[in-house]
Formats: sequence, C-alpha cells, structure tokens
Amino acid sequence: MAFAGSAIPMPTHFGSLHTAGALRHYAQHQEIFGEGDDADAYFKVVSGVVRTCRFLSGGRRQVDEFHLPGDLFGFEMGLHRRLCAEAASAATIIHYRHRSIESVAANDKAAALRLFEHAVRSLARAQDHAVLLGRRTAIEKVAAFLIDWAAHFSPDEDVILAMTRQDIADYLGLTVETVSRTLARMEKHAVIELCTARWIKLTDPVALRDLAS
Amino acid sequence: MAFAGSAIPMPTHFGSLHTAGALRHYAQHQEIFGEGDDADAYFKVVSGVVRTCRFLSGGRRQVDEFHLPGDLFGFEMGLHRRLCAEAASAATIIHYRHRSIESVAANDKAAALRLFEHAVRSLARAQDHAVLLGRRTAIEKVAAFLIDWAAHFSPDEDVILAMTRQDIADYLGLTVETVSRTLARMEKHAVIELCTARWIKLTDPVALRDLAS
DNA sequence: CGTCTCCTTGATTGAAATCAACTTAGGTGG
DNA sequence: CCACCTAAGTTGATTTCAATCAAGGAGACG
Repeated sequence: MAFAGSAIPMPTHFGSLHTAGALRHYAQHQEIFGEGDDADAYFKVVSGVVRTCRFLSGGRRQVDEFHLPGDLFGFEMGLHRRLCAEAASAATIIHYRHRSIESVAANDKAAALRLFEHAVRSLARAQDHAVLLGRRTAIEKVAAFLIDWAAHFSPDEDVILAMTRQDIADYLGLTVETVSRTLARMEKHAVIELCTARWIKLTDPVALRDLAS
Repeated sequence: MAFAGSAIPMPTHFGSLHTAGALRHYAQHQEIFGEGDDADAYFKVVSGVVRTCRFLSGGRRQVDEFHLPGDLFGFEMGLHRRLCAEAASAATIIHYRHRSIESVAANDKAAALRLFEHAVRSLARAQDHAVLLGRRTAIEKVAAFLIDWAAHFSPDEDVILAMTRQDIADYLGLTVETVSRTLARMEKHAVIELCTARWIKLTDPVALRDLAS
C-alpha cells in the first residue's frame, strides 16, 4: 500500500483524480476484484496476464478478456463491478484508486477523451467476441484466438500461451477437451506445432488464417 | 430527404454538430447502412425495429442488437461502419449527419458525456450478450431474450414480437428451428402461450425467469 | 385463388460435451 | 538432486443437444 522508496508508478494515461498507484503482486488464480464489489479503482497490468470474467450457475464461466502488461482494466461506469478479475498467471498490477469515473471525465477533458476511446475500443472487442461465440465453429474459434494472441509476438517469434486450456475454453465458449483436440487436429494438419503445451510454432500462418474463416 | 413542412425532427440528445434530421422510411429487410460504409451519420428509430448485425462466410449472420423507437444507433469511432444496420420490420428513422464523432465530443462537453454513457451502456450490453452466446443453452437463451423483450411492455400487457424467428435465432446464435422448438416446449410446459407466432402471453413469468438461469 | 414468406414439426446427423483414464510437467520438500 | 504430489493437459468412448435435411401449414397480399 505504501509507496516504495524507488519507482513510484504514476499513470501516464488518465492524468487526474487518483492517488499514485500501489503495486501489488497476485498469485495465479487469485482474485483482484469480484462481481458486485465497489468500483473505486482501476488497474494496470505490469507483468503476467489478468482475465476478466463472469460466472453463471453450474460453475460455468465466461472469460470476457485477457489483459496483458501495459493494459488498463477495471473501469466501471456504475458503482459496482459487473465482472470479476483474476490473475490468469502470477501477475503484478498497479492499483489506481479514484472517486468515480464521472468525476474524472467531468474535470479533465483529455482524460475524458481517453476514457471514451477506451470504452469504444472495448465495445468493438466485445462485439467481435460476440460474433465469435455465436456463429463460429470450434476450429474457427481456436484459430481466431491463436491469431489474436500471436499478434502480441513478433512474426518470427514463437507463441507462448500465458493461460491454461481452461481459460482459453472459457474465453471461446468451449470445453478444455475440445480446445485440446482442436489444437491437436491443427498440429496433425501441420498448421501449428505444439513444442510444449504452452509453446506453439505457427508453422503455416496462412492456413491458420483460413481456418479462422 | 427534404424537410417536411411540418415537424422538423431535432435531436434532443447530442445537441451539436449536425444538421437537423432527415426522416426516412425503410421497408422490412432494407439496408440502412452496410459494413465498411462511411460513418458520417447517426440515427434515431421513430417507429419499427432496426437490427445491427455482422455477416460471416457461409451466409452466417450475428445480430448484435435490436433498436426500438427512441433508440439511437450508428455511432462509430472510426471512419467506417463495423456493423451493418437493416430494418427488421418496416421502420421510420431519422438521419443525423455529422462530421466525426471526435469533433462532436471535442466541442460539446454535454454531448461528449452522453456519447460516453452511450458507449458504456453498449459495452455492458455487448458483454452480457457474449455471456449469453458463450455459455447458455438454447432454452436459457430464448428465455433470456423473452424477458429482455418483455421489458418493453407493461407487465400485464401481452408481448408482441417485432422480428422474425430468423432474427431471434441470429441474435441468440441458434437456428430458426431451434427457436421455434424451444418456444413450443415452453408452451407445452405452460410457461408461455403462443397466441400467434408473434403474439405471446407470459403465462408464468417466474418459471420463465428460472429457465433463463 | 395462388404465391410468397414465415413458421412449425419430424427424422436424422453431427459437432461438441461429457465421462473416464491416463500422461506430462512443475513445484516442493526430504 | 530426486521422488513425490498435484495441477494441467491429452486422448478415447459415449452421449447429447442443437444443426441439418425435409416436408407441410398458416398467414399476408396482390
């Protein structure tokens, strides 16, 4: 909670109405905030991966999004959290406490515009996600996910998955088994190579893109 | 296209940077704008229902949202449309031309805040939609849709569907047949009554809510 | 009255879920 | 360092829910 003597993380993005950030570390699977919690902070991923998600009856889970180092998350228009956030891997996160998003937007024009852009980008992603979930087959979903994730790596680099098969499944509206089988099928067709479970070579990116339809 | 001599529709919502609205009528299934079109206007539904949606290979379609009288739609952050819009029923719509959303937001504080709120509400809806599509069964989807739609009617009133089974199916990520069968199943269990295909009585709203899980 | 489009219902198929072992890979502590 | 333990991942057999294929029925409209 207290500021470290060394680097004090200041948010460069929304330059108003918050205290300096507090750095915290989370173990894998640890909850950052839960559905219904008070929304009095936003967050920035420093290292690791965070998932935001929702739970349904019967232990069903829908992962909304994965947040990577540099990403901001946890904005909420209302007073309460509509999603929960958990560390998908061990993660370091900066907490920026604030009053309300409205007050930030009202007082700082530049911050308001950034917030708006953030909301619009999130909306676009959520709509794309809905198409994926509603109208695509298992192989199209997995291919689309791999392409998306691979975008975080340079084209020649291999792809390292930072999340479990369960996380991928819950993001794509599938089961772990189906994700596993689909990846195996892609490997058999020489589209990818599974060096280890988390280390993937995109042997044939063009074919992969075709699979995503 | 030209202004009628009588009532000129002025937008009360985003009070800047557009000409007065032009009223237009659309036949059922008529396109209002298509994916990739220039985004130089936003719209308000006066009567009828509009669907915004996206198309995939193989004729697959995902309906993003239904827009009812009073609803605004067609905001776009970028220069181009990411979704298309079509009249789900015969519809009357006001067109408000504008330069860019950014210019609106930059010049008018109140309009910017409204736009932001609109984006955030849309985001919340899109995220809820993703959960529905990813992790719910056919009966849960249909029940959730009916509850949502019924909210536009007073509790004692019967529900009139303004869209086809195909529209509902494409909104829920199902087929027409599954929607039809699921409604039939609900009727057999005395949860709803299908007076006609489009006229539904919610016989047991509590049971319906349970079905939506 | 005939011809659309929309909707329903039945039969069958099929893709993904479920159930069930089994394997692999990390991580920890002796 | 290695042996054990657990979480994560794979693979196979089977089931199930929804899709597909197919045929009719019900309205709306010229």
